[in-house]
Amino acid sequence: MELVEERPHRFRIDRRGRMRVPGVVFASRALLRDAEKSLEQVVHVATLPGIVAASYAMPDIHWGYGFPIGGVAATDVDDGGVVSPGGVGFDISCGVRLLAADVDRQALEPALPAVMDALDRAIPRGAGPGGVWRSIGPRQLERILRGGSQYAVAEGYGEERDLGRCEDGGAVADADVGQVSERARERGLGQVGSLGSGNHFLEVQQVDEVYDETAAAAFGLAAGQVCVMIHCGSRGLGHQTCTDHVRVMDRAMSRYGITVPDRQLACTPVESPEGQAYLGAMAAAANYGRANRQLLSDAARRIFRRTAGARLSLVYDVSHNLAKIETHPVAGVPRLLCVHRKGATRAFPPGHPDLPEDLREVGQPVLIPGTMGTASYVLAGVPGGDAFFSTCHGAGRVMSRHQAARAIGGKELRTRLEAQGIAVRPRSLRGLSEETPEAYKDVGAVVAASEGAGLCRTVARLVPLGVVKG
DNA sequence: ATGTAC
Repeated sequence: MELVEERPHRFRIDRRGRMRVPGVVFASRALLRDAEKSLEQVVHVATLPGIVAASYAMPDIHWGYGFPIGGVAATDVDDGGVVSPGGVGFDISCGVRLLAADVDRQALEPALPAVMDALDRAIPRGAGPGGVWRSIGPRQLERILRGGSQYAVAEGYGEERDLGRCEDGGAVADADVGQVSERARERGLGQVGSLGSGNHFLEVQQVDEVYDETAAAAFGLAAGQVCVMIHCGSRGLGHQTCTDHVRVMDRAMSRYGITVPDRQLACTPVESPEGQAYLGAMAAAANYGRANRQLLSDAARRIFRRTAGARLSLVYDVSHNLAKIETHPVAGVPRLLCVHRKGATRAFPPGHPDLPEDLREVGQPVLIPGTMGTASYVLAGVPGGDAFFSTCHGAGRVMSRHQAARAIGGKELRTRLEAQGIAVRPRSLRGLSEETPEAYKDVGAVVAASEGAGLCRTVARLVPLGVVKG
């Protein structure tokens, strides 16, 4: 793949063949080692009907279903632009939430083992069923699909203030629950308020370093402060929703005269019945993911209050797998776009009207979950707005699960992490070894490249004190 | 990511 370096951390893939727009890759050469397959996916995405500006890739790009993970693609709704479930990913509205405690590490230290033990008991996780709300009925599920975090807060699982600190105020509008299949609902019923597995986690962290005092203060963060980070998604319900709508679009595509270089890019026009059905179902699944994070936050809050006498306030909740209808200038003219962000985080700049007033001056908090046992980051949106105000979402895998499990045993890894002063509460030792830090890219390099590319600025680095894993 | 396969 020929990459033209336009400036540091920005490479261009020139148009050729059926590409409608160029590819733009924000990265360093080092981060792009072994990225050939995912760069080919960037080229595939550039052929989609209605795509505008460029097919973008973030520094944490890696191979995904059809679209690369770490990809951003916007299509023009009024010009036959398409929506594609593969551009969102299977884990619809997977994302991150950060809560800040009113204690620092030293104050928490004596209570930390008890906090970790309580979290170990209270946080449902791992593959399969289990959740904070494990025995709900179909009507309550529909309320979750419509209301997301708003519904969880209304039921007493949170504070009114939380909703202002959630992307979309805690719920994506226009959820169409009728487009969520019976099978997806069945899978979702028993998993409301659960972490899942893989790289999902709940961590107790401390602010290790602050790079931007003004932004950190606005976000309610200071050096030494204890935080809780939650990384999870929409579980089996989101997965099933993606599966269902990929199948529908795969069959419908030819009726719209659409051909794609890879079947996994199945798509139909945003304004087609299939496109609208997917967006309605996607919004519902996204709300399931939002409620999920709200319920887990509430469980963590209760434990911190009871066990450590500490209060947790929400810094922000942001998704990194979602398509949204947004207005952005294209060649200087405002256009209605369907912005797919898959493994990419929205990062509104300072002054953006959709930000809560107390964050408007500094920009949107962007939460980057690190690999277990390494650092996580808090970033902020910046003026400029490249890639439709998007930035990275985390570290990409470099080792398969199998390779990782072969590289280190779960017991050995647990001992190593505990020796580093990180309390570990895994559900399974096999799952733990699959998530060993060596299996991932260096999240610090990803964040540095994102800042170098002008997509965001680094506000703070967080390091884990305790890890709850699936 | 995912009842790690329909």
